[in-house]
Amino acid sequence: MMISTKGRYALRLMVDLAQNNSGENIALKDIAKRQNISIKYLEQIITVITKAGYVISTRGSNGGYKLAYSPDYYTVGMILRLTEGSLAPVACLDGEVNNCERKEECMTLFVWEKLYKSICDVVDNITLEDIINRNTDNYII
Amino acid sequence: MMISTKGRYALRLMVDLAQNNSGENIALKDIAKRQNISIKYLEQIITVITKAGYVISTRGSNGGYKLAYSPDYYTVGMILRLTEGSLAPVACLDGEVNNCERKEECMTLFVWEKLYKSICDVVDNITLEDIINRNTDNYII
DNA sequence: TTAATTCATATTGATTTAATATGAATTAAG
DNA sequence: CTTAATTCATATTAAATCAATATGAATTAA
Repeated sequence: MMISTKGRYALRLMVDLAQNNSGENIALKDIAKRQNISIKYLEQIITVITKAGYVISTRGSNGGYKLAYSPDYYTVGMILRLTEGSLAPVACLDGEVNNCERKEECMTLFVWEKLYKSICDVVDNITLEDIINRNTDNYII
Repeated sequence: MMISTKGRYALRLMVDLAQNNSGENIALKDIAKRQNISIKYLEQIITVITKAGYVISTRGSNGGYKLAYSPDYYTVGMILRLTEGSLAPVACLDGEVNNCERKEECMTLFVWEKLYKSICDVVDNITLEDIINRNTDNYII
């Protein structure tokens, strides 16, 4: 599979926060319970999200998390890139990591570029708000 | 990465066969040399492709492979599905493998469905012929 | 008979995945 | 001032997957 549990769980986590976006702290324990995901695994995932500034964390009793911005700020792409790393379908496409020598002569590169573009077109055009509003028409098929 | 070397090599292998589609047998050794891929790894890959009937193999001296159909018959999707297995971005989407109980209530499922559809739209609309003709305009962006 | 090829199966080392484990630091409430 | 509830930090692990490599049998043209 292309998207691992990390990315899938991260998205569900963020959707859960968006759905409970009252301004109050949401304990990870509650999210874990609602989403039926291991809390310890969620802790790992939300650490990255917190460090990116996407959520605000409060420690101690009555602590928890809340969104740093409104749900329409976050695209699926932002969340997936953060947790999955690059969304490029092949390593050839993220230049920093891999600098393929065959790039110039490669007959298949444009296929991957087109695929990459189409992936980005989807994930960068769906926001958390679209998801909680079940808005499936935001992107023209 | 979403597409492994197996899928990438398979596509290059098939493109190579399409480019050398003279009716003569092409030895895997030569493809390996041209594409700079381990021949032993290519053997594994082409076994699957041969069994699917996509190429015709001839054993023995002067043996080799050739396309079973003309280059416009093969889509990128056909080749990738064969070698990569499903192209679904998340396991939730191939029903046989995974039958998620949360399907009904899952807020994020439509995101993956949309992504899947967009992936298929790309790979199912590029043929080997498009690739060897460097036809990048076959699919409307 | 030989050399060149495909076909078949097993093995391997490295990496990634999907967690689990342990415990420290922080804070509100009583 | 203590306790309970939380986040934060780091390490470990078992299983799976990836990307090959290894060994050798079967086939066939010359």
